[in-house]
Formats: sequence, C-alpha cells, structure tokens
Amino acid sequence: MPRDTLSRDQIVRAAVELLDAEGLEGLNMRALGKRLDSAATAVYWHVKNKDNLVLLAADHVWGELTLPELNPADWRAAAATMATDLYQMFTRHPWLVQAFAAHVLYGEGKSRHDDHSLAVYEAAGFTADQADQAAAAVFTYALGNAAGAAATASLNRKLNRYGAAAEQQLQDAMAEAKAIAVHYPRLRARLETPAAIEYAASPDDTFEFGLEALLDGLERQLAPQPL
Amino acid sequence: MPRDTLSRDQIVRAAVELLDAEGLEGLNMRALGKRLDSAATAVYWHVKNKDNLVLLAADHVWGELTLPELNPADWRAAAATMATDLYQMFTRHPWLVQAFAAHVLYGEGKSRHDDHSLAVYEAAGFTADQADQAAAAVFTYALGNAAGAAATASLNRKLNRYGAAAEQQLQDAMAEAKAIAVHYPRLRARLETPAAIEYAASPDDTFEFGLEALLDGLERQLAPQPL
DNA sequence: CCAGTTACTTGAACTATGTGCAAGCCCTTT
DNA sequence: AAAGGGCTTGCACATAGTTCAAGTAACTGG
Repeated sequence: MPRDTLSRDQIVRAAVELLDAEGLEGLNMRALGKRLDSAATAVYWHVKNKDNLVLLAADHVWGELTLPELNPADWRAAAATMATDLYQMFTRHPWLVQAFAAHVLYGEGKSRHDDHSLAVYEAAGFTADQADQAAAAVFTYALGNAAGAAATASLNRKLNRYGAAAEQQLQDAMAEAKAIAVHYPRLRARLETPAAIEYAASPDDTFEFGLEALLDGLERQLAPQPL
Repeated sequence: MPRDTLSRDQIVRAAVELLDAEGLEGLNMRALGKRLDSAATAVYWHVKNKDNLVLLAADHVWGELTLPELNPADWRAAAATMATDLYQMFTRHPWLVQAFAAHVLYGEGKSRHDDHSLAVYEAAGFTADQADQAAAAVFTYALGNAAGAAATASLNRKLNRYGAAAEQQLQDAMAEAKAIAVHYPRLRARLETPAAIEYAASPDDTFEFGLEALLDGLERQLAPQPL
C-alpha cells in the first residue's frame, strides 16, 4: 500500500472546493492544508505558489465547458451557447470572477454615471426596462474591453519589469499575466430596500437581451459578405 | 500657520498616484505613509481601512468622467462617448480594473475555448480579423455579465452572512459589496513571439467594432417603437 | 535484505502587511 | 495658563505566504 501522498490534481480540486465554498478570501494555504490533512507547506512541493494554485484552479474549472459543434448555418446558436455556458460557468464559480474582483465599485461616481446612462437611453425612447438593460450591456461591454486592455498593459508591465531578463522568465510572465475586471449594475437603486436581496434573481434575461443585440450587430456586419 | 495635517482627499490622491504608478500590489499602508511623510497608521484616522481606501480611490477616479449631453436624436453618439470614456478611464487606471483582476486566466482551457470560438466565427464566414473581434466581443460580454451576476451573488452572500444583524451592518454591506472581473483574449496566440509585447498597441479598434455591433443591435431593438 | 537514493512531508521560522492601541504632540478655547 | 480635542506616532500583534533544514517513507540496485 503506497504511502498516502498528495497529488497536484487533488490539491487543485481541494482548492476549487475551498474557493467555491468560501470564496477567494477563504483560500489560504493553511486552510487548504487542513482540508488536505497535511501541513500547509506540503502543497509547495506540488505547486509553485498560491497565485499559481489559483491559476490552476481556474484552468481546471474551464475544463467544465463543453464546446458546441461547428454549424455555419447557425453560428448564432453556437455563439449563444458558448456565451451562455461561459456565463453559467462563472456563475457556478463566482471566485473565478472574484479572483479579479475582490473589491467594490459602488460609489457616488458610479451611481452618477449609471443614472446618466439610463437617462440617455430613456431619452432615446427605450422603455425603462430596455434602457436599463441597454445601459447594463454597454457598460459591461466597455468595462470588459477596458479590462482586456488593462490586462494587456499589466502583462506588458511584467514583461518590461523583467526587462532583459532570461527568456525563461519572460515565458513565465507571459504564461502568467493578464486579467480583467468588470462590474456593472442594473440594480443600482433601492439600496435601502430590503428587496435588494432579490436582485440576484433574474440577471439572466439581461444577459440574453444584450447577447442577442450583440449578435444582431455582429450578424449585420456579416451580411455584406457572400456565403 | 496651521499644523501640517493630513486630509482625506490628500490621502486618496496619494493612493491613486501610488496605484497608478505601482498597481494594486504597490499600494500598502506603509508605502502610502511614506509618500505622505507620515506614519502608516496615521491614515487610519481618516480612512476606515485599506479596502475602504481603494473604494475611495476608485470613486475618486470615477469623477474624471464628464457626461455627454442628452440628445435623443443621436443617442448613439452619447452612448458611444460614454462607453469610450469609460474605456479610457479604465485604461488610464488599470488598477481600477486590476482591483478585481489580480490574477490571470490564461491556461489551456481558456485557449481551447478561444480557438473554438474563433473557429465558430470563421466557419460562419467572418474574416479572420472579424472573427477575432467578434469572438472577443462576445466573450467580453459574457464575462462582463457573469461578473455582474457574481458580484450580485457576492453581495447577497454578504447580506446573508450578516443575516439578522443590525440594519446598520446591512447598509454597510450594501454600500460595500459588488464587483466583477473579466478577462478576454484576442491575442491568445503567439505567446512565444516576442512581438507579443506589441499587443497592447491596438485593442481600440476591437473596442469600437464591438461597441458598434452592440449599438446596432440595440438600435434594432429600438426601431419597432414610435418616437 | 541492506544501503543508499529519491520522493514527499513536516514544523519552525522569516517576512510582509493590515491594523489596534496607548501615549503624546500641537493647536484652540476659555 | 489650564484643559481638551484633533491628529500623529511607535509599538505590537495577528495573519498569511513562503523558505528551509530535517525527517520519514517508499523504492532501487546490489
């Protein structure tokens, strides 16, 4: 009977469990060690460090996705499925998102921006609901892209920092860097209402609404070209 | 001559400077203290804690935005401007994004997903470039929405955690919670190419492309309704 | 079956960082 | 001048990431 030894996979799974259960903050090496019935530092033989562990956990979770078949005749279906799957994956593992989102962005400036954004869409003729959703979609998109750029910038910063250092380090930095953060509202108001607890209930339709819009827009870009 | 004392605003500015210069990780109370020529702990008289400081810094940065005038005849212009401003604000202050994005999501699973996503769009007839952008847009959108949902979930978790506790705490939690993270690629490949350093160069056109698509889609939703 | 080697674990300890606290300084008010 | 409050400071503690030397268990060749 072989000695009861840790495995990298076992560690990653435990990390994901801890992350799912406790969130990003709940993951610390000592707690992880406890969950694995081992010393906290035992993990370091299998994993470089905590950041790397989180990265491994994230990658592990990405494995949950099943990719739809290619179907040129109905690319929207595939695109929508993939988008939805992604969405659900993140919903299942909030920390995957939270790994980049440990803090909050709900200040006065944000509210002001949201209010104005809403006003813009309402003035355009959107219904209150539509305006709400449109605002959320555009905000999300902007934030998402900004996050992409920031992630790239962060990557470049790392590259520059390691400057003329060995290519090895550059490889590591490349494989390691990049990330993004996005927050968006739709619910900004009624902070004082206890009903706020219900907010999580139905963001799904917003997701679909914006997704369709995006797909509509993309389809329009596609149209001019022959099949 | 009044004693040379700290002010909350001064602290927030210093924090933003530190964040802009060093990123989220570069901000720690002792460094902040040094920059302010004071003891690290002096800050605590003006600010509750570090998380709160980051929140204040974020809110401060939101103040940079100027909101466009309402113009129902050309709501797209306003929407586009706001989105672009947002985008640029985040670009100026990567940490604002990084505040939620400290880690990386660039593993095998992610690459696999990206590859497939690209394939879907290319099979649909998009050019390689268009497919790249379409994939990035949809991914960003999905991620952004997921982040929104996760943030809401996080908020609710806090609310539940504080359970039957005083409304005071609930207020605090409400005002404190919510966040999101998004990462998306477009550049996934060529990690080994040193040219990767150039990647940050032109994500702007991707931003505009997706933005227009989104706006197209939204406009289409708008059309059916009378002015 | 023994000796050495390798794989893996452990506990102590170092470091960095957020933060509480008691003491004190400086300015204002009376 | 005495008193008090606003603000700062240094000390100190707790937590968490990580290193390291030492130990233990399995495996390997002889």
